[in-house]
Amino acid sequence: MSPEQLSSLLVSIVRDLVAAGKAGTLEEDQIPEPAKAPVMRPRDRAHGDWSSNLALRLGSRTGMAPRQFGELIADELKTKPGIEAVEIAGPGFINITLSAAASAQIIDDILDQGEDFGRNDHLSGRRLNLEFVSANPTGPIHIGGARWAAVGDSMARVLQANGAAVTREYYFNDHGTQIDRFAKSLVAAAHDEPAPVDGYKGAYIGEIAGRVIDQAKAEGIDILSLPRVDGGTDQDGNPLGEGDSAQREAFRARAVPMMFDEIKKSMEDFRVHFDVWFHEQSLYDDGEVKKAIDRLRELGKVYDKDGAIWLRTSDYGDDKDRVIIRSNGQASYFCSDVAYYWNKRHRADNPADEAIYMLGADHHGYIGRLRAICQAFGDDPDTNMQILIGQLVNVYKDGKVVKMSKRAGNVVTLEDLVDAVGVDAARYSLVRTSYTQPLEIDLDLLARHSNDNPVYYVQYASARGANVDRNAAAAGISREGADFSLLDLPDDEAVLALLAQYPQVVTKAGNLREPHRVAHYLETLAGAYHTWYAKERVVPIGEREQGEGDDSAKNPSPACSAARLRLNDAVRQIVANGLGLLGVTAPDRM
RNA sequence: GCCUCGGUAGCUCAGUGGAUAGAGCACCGCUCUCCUAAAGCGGGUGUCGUGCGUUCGAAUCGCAUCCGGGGCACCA
Repeated sequence: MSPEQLSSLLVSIVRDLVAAGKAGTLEEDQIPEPAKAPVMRPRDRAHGDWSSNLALRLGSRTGMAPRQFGELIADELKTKPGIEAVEIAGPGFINITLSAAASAQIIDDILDQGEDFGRNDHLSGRRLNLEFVSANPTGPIHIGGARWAAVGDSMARVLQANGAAVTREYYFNDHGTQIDRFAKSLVAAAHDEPAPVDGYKGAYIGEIAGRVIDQAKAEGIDILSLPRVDGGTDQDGNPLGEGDSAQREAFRARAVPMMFDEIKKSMEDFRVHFDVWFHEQSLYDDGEVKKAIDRLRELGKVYDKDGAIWLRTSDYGDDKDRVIIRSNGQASYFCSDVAYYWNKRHRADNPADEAIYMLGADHHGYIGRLRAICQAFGDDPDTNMQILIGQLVNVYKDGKVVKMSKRAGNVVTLEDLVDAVGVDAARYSLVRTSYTQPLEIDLDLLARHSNDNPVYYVQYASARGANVDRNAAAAGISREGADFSLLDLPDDEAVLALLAQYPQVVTKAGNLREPHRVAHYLETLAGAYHTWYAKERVVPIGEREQGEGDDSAKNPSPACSAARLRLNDAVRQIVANGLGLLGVTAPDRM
């Protein structure tokens, strides 16, 4: 019996008590839904297998003492199958002990549902647009971006496990001055000139410039001989505006797609799949900006002042109104945000019910503005938008913080991290802590290929489980005739209780948007499994120790071996399901 | 100044109303003729930053306060 089933049972008992007039002044509409009356695993095993605070919460509503009301519930609960004991403890906890067979029922549930076990449908029908990473295409993905890649992808997996339809989206800022600076920096590097003020200085700039030159040369174009003076035409003969030069445009036109490809490859190699690679420039090319501004004008949310167009964000708690179109006629960055939000909500193929933004702490000042955009369009910022702010990654080397800046060129890249520890360990270490917490990464530790990373502890549970399976097969252990009532040792119960909690973990991780909860759960489960493995055997130890007598832990009967083998199967399934939500593999061997 | 996220064991961190606050690392021991020792077992640590409040019950919720990170452009 699972904690969810116990919750339902308790709530139905309370309903019956109310219907029978035995619950004092408690009204039917005061009874919580089963999902809102969770059954907890007590820390202290003396308090039973599961515990409910229902009587404590409802006691005062009945007009009787919580303990007295609890006794009424307990008397009913005791009559149900699979319930071995019920006690009222402390101020009114209902402590429940299940029979071993009822606890072990979870094994069949897990094995029947396989990789679907733990999935639920409480977000079904909900279309979520999850935007993450969205690093500028002006260089490689650095370690901060790597964190959002790992967390965002796991977030998507967790939300899908809760039934949501998730679109994973990457936003390329390919329209504006960052790209201009990038192109200028490439030209400067190509001519061995110092990087421009506000330009990018990393060694990778020279490397990219070299690739651009080579690519052009392969097409018979000597890119360095193109005019560097402003104006003129680009390599396709289109006229250039003031402030642009043919050579810079040529570098931009070749380097930016290179960066797109590089970023896409980094993400795919990191097992992070994006459904949509969205280009900021397309908002302008496809008229989305105009549509959004027209709509806001209809709604009376924009106005003209000082030659610029402003959005009335101060109507919604922003400190002041924000410029959308500058007085020089150019769109502000904020303008793109406005049009992009509108696009996400109203695109023809897959409009989102909710736009989720994963932003770094350095962007948190946008929260007010983004919510204002949402409200200006008449949407509800609490249901149509969610902004998740993650703290930054601090990289340590030689005991000191490495200050990272793409422009200064001292970045630690996603590739560096993956090269050092591999995709599994990299993803796991980035996703196992809450993203609301700054993350400290010690490069010296990673360089040592250390096994300290808990990912190996969890993965080893998977490999160990597979090995038990192989050995059982070799020993001819059958899964038939399993007697789950023989799973009655303390370590059996500990593992079974954890298995039963997996659905709660998935639900909570989804509701709170906190995938790291899955990692911590897995570490706990792996710990219980390793202990179980050390104490109990699936394959009997053999004749040698027969003399020691009736040691069922080391020398199980066939019915017990079969039951333990199925428990082992169930653990492997849950470890695989959980690691799957984190995008980490569950190996058969290590 | 305003906004925002943090403050839990020596270190890195879990724990968003439950019972005696947990894990890993680090440190000291022990356990492979016994399904893989990437493991298990034992050994000890806390003013949950501080104060007040809410209630049967607070690390968790509210208020105040101290400390730290980050942010406050017609830049992106």
